[in-house]
Amino acid sequence: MRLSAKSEYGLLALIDLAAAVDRAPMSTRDIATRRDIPLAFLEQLLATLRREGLVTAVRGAHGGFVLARDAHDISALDVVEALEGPLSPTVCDGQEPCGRGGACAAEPVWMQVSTTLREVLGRFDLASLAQRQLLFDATTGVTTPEE
Amino acid sequence: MRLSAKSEYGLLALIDLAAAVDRAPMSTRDIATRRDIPLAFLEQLLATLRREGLVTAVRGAHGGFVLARDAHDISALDVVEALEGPLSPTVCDGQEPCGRGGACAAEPVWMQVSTTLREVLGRFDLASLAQRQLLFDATTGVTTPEE
DNA sequence: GGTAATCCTGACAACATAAGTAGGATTTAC
DNA sequence: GTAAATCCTACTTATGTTGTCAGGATTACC
Repeated sequence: MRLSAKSEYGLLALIDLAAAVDRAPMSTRDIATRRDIPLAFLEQLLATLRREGLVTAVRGAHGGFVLARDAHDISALDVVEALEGPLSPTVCDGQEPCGRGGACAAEPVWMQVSTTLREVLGRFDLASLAQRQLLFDATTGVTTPEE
Repeated sequence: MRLSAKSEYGLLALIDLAAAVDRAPMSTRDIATRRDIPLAFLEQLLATLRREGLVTAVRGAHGGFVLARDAHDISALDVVEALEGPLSPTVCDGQEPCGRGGACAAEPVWMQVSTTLREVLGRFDLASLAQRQLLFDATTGVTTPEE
């Protein structure tokens, strides 16, 4: 039961964007070097996040990415689902017919997992995560995103 | 974010074992045909569940598998972890050092997911799931496991 | 003892996904 | 025009998933 590195990288990247209080576009290279993420890979992730409507791209020199919505209105669930697709733990979790004619005793287990997962991820928003990140960066001497 | 079919099949199989009130060993073939699971694949799953101490095997003719413990004492979490290994949603969920020196703003997200997942799966025990299965089988005319 | 049922083990294969890499095309600030 | 940046597509290497297959070991029953 794993999420892929895409979610991990993507969430870190969006946290950085949320921490950029000056609202200037932040380049992929910036984020990649600061958070130690392979540049070309991160480019792909941000491209899909753009297609999913979570960030907007600013092309050309001094371009980069900006959050498409307020940081309070983007949850970790939004990020994960944008990158991983709909998160169903198994085939049989109530999202689609199970193939067992509804007489599947295991179904409530997977359904509960599914909804709880969504609920937990939905509790975290980028604004509060960014605040936490700024604190960390200040104490560890990392060049903070808003500079 | 998916569990593999192993968990789905394995849980269904153990529910059947838990529903066998007469405590006679149930063959892999029985379960495979009743729940529509590929036989050879299910054999492998039950073999690992045996190695993990969840079931005991009875070899030879009229052999099969029996739950190793009382059905109340085996949770869906036990089954899933036995088949999938420890379930950490990402590298960075507090199980092992994150590589970011503890200054990872995303960590609480993955930690919360991890613990909640375990908590939810731990709530379901085989005894109650088996009871539900018996009800379903009775109404849909499936030959119930205890016959 | 023979036979059939059953578990046990290991190898193999087809397919999908993960985690990148590489290279070029396009846009824009200067 | 040039450099900095996004954008897009394809390729690659490794691993995991979902099985299948062949045979061997063990046991109940006649």
